[in-house]
Amino acid sequence: MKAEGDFFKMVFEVVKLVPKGRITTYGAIANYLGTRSSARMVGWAMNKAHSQTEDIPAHRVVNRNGMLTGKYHFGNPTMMEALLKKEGVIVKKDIVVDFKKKLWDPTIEL
DNA sequence: CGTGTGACCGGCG
DNA sequence: ACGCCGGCCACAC
Repeated sequence: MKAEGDFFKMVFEVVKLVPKGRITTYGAIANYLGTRSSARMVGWAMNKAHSQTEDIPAHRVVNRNGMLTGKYHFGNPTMMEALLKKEGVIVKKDIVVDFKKKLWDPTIEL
């Protein structure tokens, strides 16, 4: 694994590694990073992702319910659903359909 | 150096 | 089944 200091960079790495049409959860990433109890840090890192110059597909990251919790952070709440839909992920009432099936867990996949 | 905050999660009432 | 509360860690002010 990498250095701990690059916690949030690592989050971006994982998020960027998420295959198109798949989604992951904050908890999964947190667990992968070893901070299982502190999934908030993952979400919080995503907040910082807005500042990053790299394009972080944060729309592929949802909470464990499969709900688009961070959609309000995209500028327009509709953007997140639109992006997901574009990638083949069906979103209904802010919830990802077949979320469990499309879930891409780094701890399992990697 | 101390305090606050956060796109969450899991457990308990 | 639903709602509330605490925990946990990193970063900004």
